[in-house]
Amino acid sequence: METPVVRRKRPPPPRPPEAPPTPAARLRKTAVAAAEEPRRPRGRPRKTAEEVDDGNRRRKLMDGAAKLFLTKGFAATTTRDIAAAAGMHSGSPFYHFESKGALLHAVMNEGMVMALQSQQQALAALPAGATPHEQLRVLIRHHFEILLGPRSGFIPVMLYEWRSLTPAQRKGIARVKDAYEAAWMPTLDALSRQGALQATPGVARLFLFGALNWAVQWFAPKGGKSLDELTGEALALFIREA
Amino acid sequence: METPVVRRKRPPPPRPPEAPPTPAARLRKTAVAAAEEPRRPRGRPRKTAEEVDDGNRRRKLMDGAAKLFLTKGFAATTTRDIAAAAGMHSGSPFYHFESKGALLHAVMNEGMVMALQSQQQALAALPAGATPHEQLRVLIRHHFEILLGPRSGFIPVMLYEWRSLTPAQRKGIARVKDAYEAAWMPTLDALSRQGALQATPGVARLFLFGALNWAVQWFAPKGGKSLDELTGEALALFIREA
DNA sequence: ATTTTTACAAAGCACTTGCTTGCTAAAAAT
DNA sequence: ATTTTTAGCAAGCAAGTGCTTTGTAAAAAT
Repeated sequence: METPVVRRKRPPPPRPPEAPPTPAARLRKTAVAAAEEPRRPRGRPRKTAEEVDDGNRRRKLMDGAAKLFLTKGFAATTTRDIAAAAGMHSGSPFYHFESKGALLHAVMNEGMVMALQSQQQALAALPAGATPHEQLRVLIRHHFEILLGPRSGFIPVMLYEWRSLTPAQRKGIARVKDAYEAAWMPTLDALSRQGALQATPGVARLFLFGALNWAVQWFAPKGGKSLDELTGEALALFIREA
Repeated sequence: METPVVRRKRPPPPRPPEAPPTPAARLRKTAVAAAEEPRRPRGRPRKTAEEVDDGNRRRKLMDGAAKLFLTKGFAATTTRDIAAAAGMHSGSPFYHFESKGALLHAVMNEGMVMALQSQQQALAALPAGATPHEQLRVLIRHHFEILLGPRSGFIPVMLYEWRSLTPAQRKGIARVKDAYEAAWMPTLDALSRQGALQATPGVARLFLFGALNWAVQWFAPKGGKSLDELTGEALALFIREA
């Protein structure tokens, strides 16, 4: 009788303690004695960390993860969910990211760096003699674009998953976040001096960010207001006309 | 040779399908054919669902859970954490609550009901001829008390764990939440009519709640401002003097 | 005194979780 | 042609998860 060879009992794999052959394992040894390679290897040279799989599957993982983190939360999102969203199998994301937490950090960091860049571009595009009122309009409008626009998703994750970061990760992202928020202060200071903003600028910024950020909870792009209208209402509410 | 009897193979427990003897199981059968008991029992009569362990360990579980949900998030909080916070063992919370999700719902519901009650008391304590401006001051001050005061913890959980509720749970709490928010509308409408609020009242309420709620992220009671000062700054920022 | 309920403790079960391991096939350098 | 890296699959492991089950001592009714 020819047994169909179901082979339920897997042979115990005699794990020999070799050097880690997986490229994923390389991620884990970052900056640990990474300066010793005198001989020139023959084959395909390794890419730098920045160009590894650039704009390819790694990005797809981050996009899917951001969406999942936003809707279900970081802790409630499984790495299997993330893999499935990118069309991969359960273990494959760990080739691109060292851990689930590293993926969260990458999402937040990428989002903040992009947001800071586009914010500074928006400010630079302002005419030379722009009033503080006009500066604030640009800042708010840009912030809504980041929060609610079609290219969004990364910043809202940051707002609501700060606690899921390790202290070290927090510190790194806080630097970018502080730069983003600091860019508002000259404008708010100027508005305060001319009496258009009736609160301590520091506290006003906190209230302002709270009000704007909360929009991710209620704003419905379909049928509702446009981002321009929303910007106008926020300005009218917070700022007194000159 | 006397074998040390490690007994790895556990004997399959022949689960006889009896009636559930645990009182916890009773929680699961709520309103399922609960109207048939013609004979009068002898022993201690069961308490109603409302007075079960009132103000005792059940409350301690809710307090500890609220704190944990707030600091770690719902999904990242284990039922063992909750039990330990109440000084119990791992399975004991399930005597008081049907599930972890039911505990979250209880925390939110309790918090919202209490907040709504105290809000209405605060409004009722206003003098008869109070101006809309004075009404808003009371509403904001009370809201800060709920958010940041010593008796807080329940409402912030609600703000950031809405997605962890089932749709049915959401609907129940939304009713109380809507009542809480609706109480602001007459005041905001009046302020809008007299020109002190420069935005559609509905949108103004959303911005306002966002600004106030965000304070749980940054307000530090130690050394910082008092809740009265905070209320004053919020009023100054949003409301134009008559 | 008896019965019944309360409020847990102790132990564990079935399942899920993040992550690892071993492998393969194509791509890209030499 | 050979070598090495890239990108991923297939399978699984150890730890942790929500929750269940059984037992039990005290309290409260009869």
